[in-house]
Amino acid sequence: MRISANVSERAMEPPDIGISVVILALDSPDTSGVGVVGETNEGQGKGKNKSGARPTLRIPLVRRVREPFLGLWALPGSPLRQGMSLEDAACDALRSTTGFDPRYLEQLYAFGDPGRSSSALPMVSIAYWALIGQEEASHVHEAPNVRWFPINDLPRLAFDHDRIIDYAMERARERIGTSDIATRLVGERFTLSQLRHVHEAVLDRSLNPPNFRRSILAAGMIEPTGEVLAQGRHRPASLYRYAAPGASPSRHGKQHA
Amino acid sequence: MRISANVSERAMEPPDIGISVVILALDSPDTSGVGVVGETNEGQGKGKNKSGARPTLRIPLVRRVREPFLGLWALPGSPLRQGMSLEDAACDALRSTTGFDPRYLEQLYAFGDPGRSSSALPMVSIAYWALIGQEEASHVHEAPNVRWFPINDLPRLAFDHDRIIDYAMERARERIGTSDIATRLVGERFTLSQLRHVHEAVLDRSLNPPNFRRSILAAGMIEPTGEVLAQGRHRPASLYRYAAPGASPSRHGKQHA
DNA sequence: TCAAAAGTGTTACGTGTACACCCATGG
DNA sequence: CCATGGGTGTACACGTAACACTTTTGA
Repeated sequence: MRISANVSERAMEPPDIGISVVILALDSPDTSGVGVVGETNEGQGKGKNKSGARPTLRIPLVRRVREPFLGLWALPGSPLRQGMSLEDAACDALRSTTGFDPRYLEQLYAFGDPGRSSSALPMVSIAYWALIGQEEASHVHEAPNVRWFPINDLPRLAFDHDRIIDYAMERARERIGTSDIATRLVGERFTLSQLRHVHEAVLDRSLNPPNFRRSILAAGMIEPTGEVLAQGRHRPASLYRYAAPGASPSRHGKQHA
Repeated sequence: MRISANVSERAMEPPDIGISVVILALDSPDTSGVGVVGETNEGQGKGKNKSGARPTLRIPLVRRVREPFLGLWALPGSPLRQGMSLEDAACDALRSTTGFDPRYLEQLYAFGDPGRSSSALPMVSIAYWALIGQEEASHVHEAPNVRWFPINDLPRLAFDHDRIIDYAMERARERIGTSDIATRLVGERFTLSQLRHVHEAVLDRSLNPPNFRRSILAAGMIEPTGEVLAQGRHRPASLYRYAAPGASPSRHGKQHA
């Protein structure tokens, strides 16, 4: 907050400042079935890991076309210009990389060690993380020098971007228990299984289906649409939607009778 | 992370960037052993509020000597110059305001809305919060244009610094359950009552003494020194110290026998 | 009729909280 | 002796995890 500095004399240039964004989206294993990128169908252990159709998280990276770290992959970014808010710059980077607007956007951390980039150029980078909806994500056509990678199989990254991604995943795991970020990743309507698969993808562990059902319904953030979705040779699942906060009529215990 | 920007052409000046620090310290009611200050024993409801000598948190503010917000109080700050890490700049601001080094320092958030300062100068401010030990804090002699305020009785603040302080307190309340920040505020050796008073000051509520004792000891972060401290006409209290992580011999359940 | 996922019910367990009670000390 | 805070024991509420069990569908 610069208590005493003369702006007119720029004897000491301030460091350059930019935005980096960790963008997360689900790959779409079953929606609109067709053009799913990377159909390796890894693992498929039948009983233990009962993630029958657990989607995986993917993240878009940009190949660097100049030094430093030429040729390596980096987080999408944008310089910060006057008159832009930090969120504006993060959205810019997101749109120019993916073509979409974020369903969720939150600041992560400001990275500023002078030695973090191998070159000498001083740089402060303010990192954000963002979520893209599944519908949008299913329509990505990869631009040159942009590629979507599964979160568990990343290439070598420029700068300290691997650290930033780790931090973003940590934050996502913190948030998914109390926020509605899972509903930002799936579509507007979803079964509890689909929602659970999202939680499992973020947490990278299996969840007990009955307990997940109870806890997620008790949170009161979602409500049934009345529709059902038949997905296989088993009982069809009810569809749910995100319930706008404060507008849920079916709460438990607050209404007097 | 500025993917494509020509540093040599500075057609668009990047915004100015600075550091703000929320510095917290305990006022020292009883250190230097003898005369326990503030023996008012307020309330003295026998069982209810037994916060006999709860210390209060204090924060140093700097009076602004120029526009905008001339005359109001603001967080200590520092511009960020080349070659400095963000932590360096935060420490600089802390030292130049208080004369001490921090016992704890953590980044809070980067504030960057262009309209947040009432003037038009664009500014990104990276906020930190820091803790000062009780011994150091007891030796402060207030510098001109610097004053320590109790956290619950702050003056009108410049910029959005009230928001930043709220955010710092929120973060402190999050951390005090899992981190050792309470031991950074008190001296090297302390009784469980003193440590509990710190927790109560941060959380702004009373804690049950027996339960606090059990939970804090179960966490394994502190260990008894073997000494006791007589503080009044009652049973003396054991003194404890911070236990270096991994070096605590008296854990429960991990050693085989 | 059978496999598989949807959905319900119940129990076990750890954690936090409240509170009764004993201990040690100075006045 | 007694008020006061240090320190121990214990019971209860509550949220989470685990798992047995029923329901509903397609093959």
